[in-house]
Amino acid sequence: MTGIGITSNQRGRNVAEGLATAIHEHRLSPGMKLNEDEVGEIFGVSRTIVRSALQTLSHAQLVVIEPNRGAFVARPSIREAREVFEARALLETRTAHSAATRATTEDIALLKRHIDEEHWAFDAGETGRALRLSGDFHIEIARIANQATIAAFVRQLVARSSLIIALYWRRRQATCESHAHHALLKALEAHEADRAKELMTSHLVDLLSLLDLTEPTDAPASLKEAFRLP
Amino acid sequence: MTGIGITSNQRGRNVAEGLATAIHEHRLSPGMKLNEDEVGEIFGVSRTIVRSALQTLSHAQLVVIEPNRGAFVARPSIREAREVFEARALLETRTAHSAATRATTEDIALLKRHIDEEHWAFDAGETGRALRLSGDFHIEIARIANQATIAAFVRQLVARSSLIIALYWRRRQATCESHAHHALLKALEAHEADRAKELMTSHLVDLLSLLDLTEPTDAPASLKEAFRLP
DNA sequence: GAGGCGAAAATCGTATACAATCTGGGAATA
DNA sequence: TATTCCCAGATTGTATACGATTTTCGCCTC
Repeated sequence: MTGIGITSNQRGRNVAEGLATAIHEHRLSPGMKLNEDEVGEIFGVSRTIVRSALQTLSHAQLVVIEPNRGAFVARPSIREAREVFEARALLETRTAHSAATRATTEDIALLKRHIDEEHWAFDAGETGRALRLSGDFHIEIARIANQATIAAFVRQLVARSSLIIALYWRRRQATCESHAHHALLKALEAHEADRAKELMTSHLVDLLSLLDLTEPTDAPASLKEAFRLP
Repeated sequence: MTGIGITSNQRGRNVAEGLATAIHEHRLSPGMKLNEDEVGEIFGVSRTIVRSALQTLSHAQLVVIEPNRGAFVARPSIREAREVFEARALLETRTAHSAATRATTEDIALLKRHIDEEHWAFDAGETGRALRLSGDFHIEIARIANQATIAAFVRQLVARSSLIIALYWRRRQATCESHAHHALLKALEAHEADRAKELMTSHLVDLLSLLDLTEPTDAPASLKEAFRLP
């Protein structure tokens, strides 16, 4: 469920989702060049489709397209990083509040499974997948809140957060994530809307505070190895 | 300043802006078919560019692309209408608050000119242009708030509001707009952040309450006459 | 060895050709 | 007359060709 905006173009959408998932799982790093021919070869489509996918990703701000130079995985600035988390705090306090009042037992069960899966992935050392799942947890809450418009924004912000984390996350303590998520789940389950709201705020503030917002240094790896091709 | 997301594609961007402005000014109505060849002929570009522009607009949710059927100006549902205004209330209370604390005298002067222009357009019977300008007022406030991320969302929501108004606005009393804007301006000028916040909220609630949220009936007109071609 | 120059290679931007799909209307049938 | 079927025309989906621009890299000069 690596949600990207609506593309009629089914094949383009597939390529966009493939690239987006790779970004979420940190197999593609910020700044990496996305060569049109190369991407086309990997997904078995022509450049027409690739361009459509890259345009989609650029609208989601996961990719930056430089005229006549090509597409690159975005490298959010420090400023952008703060803004994204501020916007998330604004939107997700709302989704958390609303989700707490609306969550059904099925919703809660789903979220529980989600957290478990996140835990397994983390314990199995699949940090990329764990990271993506932890983002999906937030997206799931937005979905439960039943506000498609806000949910779409949250999806985009979560996706961008993944890039921000790739760039600025230096300490290694990913466990705190799932503790916060667990607390949030409890509040949702008990329909304690105000508590959910506050837990969400502090969770996001926490995340931001754990970032090392100084100039990043980065050496983009190769595109092909992100998709395990020779 | 009919802002649309970043397309590297300069020509595609121009077409997207042209179409978006036409939508904002209600020259293109919800549901209207946007034939690729026809749009291409109007703007003097090939279908490649048109498709890129349509994709851009579909990401902004101004256009809906139905696979193998083509692109249509979006027809937001009643549900969507409420959601858009709710999201606007959430985001724009923030931008209003922030803008009130940050607005410089130049910002205020700019906003004043904006309101004046809106008035002139309205008095001159150019309701389309007046409508677009009144949306731009909100976008300008978001810009002053100096939060690019939130501002981008507001831009998108304002654009969608224009479609919602086209579909659901039936009573004719567009003057209230500029009164509310004037009051808002005063609060911004006096740096009364909380007051600006509340004025913005009530302004948006007002707007929503003036809509006739019942099933719309609409007969899309022709594409060419929107651009005054024979 | 550093720096500048220029041609070749790589890559992107756009138009266009052709295939796939949809649409509308008329003929055949009940 | 109403309904179904089918085909021609229109329209979108995708690949590819070609021009424009950028990048690379060998070569020359200092």
